Amino acid sequence: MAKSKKPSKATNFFSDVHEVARLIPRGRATSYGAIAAYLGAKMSARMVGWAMNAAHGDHSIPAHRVVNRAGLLTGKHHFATPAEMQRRLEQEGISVKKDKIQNFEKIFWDPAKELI
DNA sequence: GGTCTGACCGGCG
DNA sequence: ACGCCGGCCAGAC
Repeated sequence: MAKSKKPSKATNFFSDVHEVARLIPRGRATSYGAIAAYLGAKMSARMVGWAMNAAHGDHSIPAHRVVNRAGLLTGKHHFATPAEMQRRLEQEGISVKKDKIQNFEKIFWDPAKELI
């Protein structure tokens, strides 16, 4: 029961988001809402994106594999270069057209389904 | 210590 | 069919 509360200020939410994002397999992509729902806060999808902001500097977190539900690279502007996000996705075999992932539902990776 | 914003989502007119 | 608005949680000033 008493799980040792993390002395750290970092909330589990951020850590969780970072961890899930890191579990995203190569060549796949997921949405902020999917991660939020997996964490039990589908209504707080905004925070997921915000958590990604904290992921900056941590190259272990493939934030480029996280897009909005429409498959649009909404957060590409937050990368070192807006083209880097698309380039990374294409490098993994994901087709991106006009900042939008093609066959998004096909490569969609749902943590709640893939992860138990 | 209070206020605002933020890489979203879903519903309504 | 399209556009607008509110809601949610947490961090930063």
